[in-house]
Amino acid sequence: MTSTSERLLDAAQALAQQRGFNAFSFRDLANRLGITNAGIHYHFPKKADLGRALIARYRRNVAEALTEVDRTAGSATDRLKGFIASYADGLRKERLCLGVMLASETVTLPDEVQSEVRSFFAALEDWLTRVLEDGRTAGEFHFEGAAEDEAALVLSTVEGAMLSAWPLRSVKPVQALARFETVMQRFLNGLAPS
Amino acid sequence: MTSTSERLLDAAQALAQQRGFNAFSFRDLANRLGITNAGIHYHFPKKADLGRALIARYRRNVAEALTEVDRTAGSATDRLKGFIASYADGLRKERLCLGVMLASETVTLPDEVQSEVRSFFAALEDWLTRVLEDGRTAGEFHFEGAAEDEAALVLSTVEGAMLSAWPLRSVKPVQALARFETVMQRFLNGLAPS
DNA sequence: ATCCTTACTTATTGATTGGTAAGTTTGTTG
DNA sequence: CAACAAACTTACCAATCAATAAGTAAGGAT
Repeated sequence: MTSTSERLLDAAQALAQQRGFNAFSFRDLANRLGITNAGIHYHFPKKADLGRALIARYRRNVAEALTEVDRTAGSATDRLKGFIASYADGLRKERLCLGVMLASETVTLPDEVQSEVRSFFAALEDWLTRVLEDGRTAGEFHFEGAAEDEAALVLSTVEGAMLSAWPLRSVKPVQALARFETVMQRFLNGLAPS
Repeated sequence: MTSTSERLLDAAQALAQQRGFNAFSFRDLANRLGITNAGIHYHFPKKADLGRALIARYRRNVAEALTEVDRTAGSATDRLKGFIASYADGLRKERLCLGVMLASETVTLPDEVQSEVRSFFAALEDWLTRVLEDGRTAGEFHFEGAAEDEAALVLSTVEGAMLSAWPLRSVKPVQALARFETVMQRFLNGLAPS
């Protein structure tokens, strides 16, 4: 049903989120699809092309998911919790956020991929800024200063919480998830005291 | 003066913090020292040995630096700021925290290195827990619940702040540092309102 | 029937990887 | 002076990497 390109991107995303973009080969990818590594080059001539397509699609998918959160969530608090829940989901699937992974690999990535990564984070921050502003005017959130700055803090915290749970995941998956959720709950308490 | 082993670890650490542990080769390392790649194997038979020595020494150095912070800082707030400042220093030197880098590479790392990474983070959290407890009893910090949980939040935030500034660093170094400091300042405001 | 495009495979390339074996230089010790 | 270990070098190795060239099977269009 789904095209080979799409299935390649699915497999590449899984590998990139688990091992990193530089840590999987065309062979790894080809084996998962049951084709030869040369076949990949037909769809993505260079690995940089694959990387660019990968993060571009990821950005679109995340944007879609956040729009869906906007549609279904009743409050700014729910929207923010929906955002955080998607990270927890990744952890459950043994997948690091692709943005986090590529951010750490930044130095070794092709320029075109690097700039896509930056755009991805910028998009997340824009969305978070809107949520935080909405939440503040609604009296749900309490913070001082620009919502942009608070959005940067939210993003930093959720990324950091995921990353610091990541090494724990391989040995104690349940504990890693619990840790992530404890940290985020604590953060939310500061933003929206009950 | 300094032994070759030590200089190897210095160079390896710089490479690992900039590019990642899997993204530098024995050749890269050898070239920086002006020796051949085979010469490295004399000091560190396998790359895993190098990795283990690398993070073990890093952990010792960080522990020493934190003891020095304890010695010189006047208050818990100063100690915490000293901790955060060391991350900002890394950013200035174009170096990601080694723990953060290795955390993201966890899946592809030898087991022995993985467990060292976990111990490193555990040590940081222990130190942070003490600082937070001291600060709370001194009336400097305000938070509810266990200090361990708050320490996990602090660590997550500072790691995440560094990581999210990292992709920005290659294109706008000054802005990356400013972003990091804004995020951490905002975090400190929540912990120790003035 | 022929041509062309799509979607691959087979086979191979040159570069790079971590790692090894064997030799060489240098300084120390008996 | 002889023996020896420390600290390398030279010269490899097999494996793996992304990438390329050339061929091929299948299907649609003319």
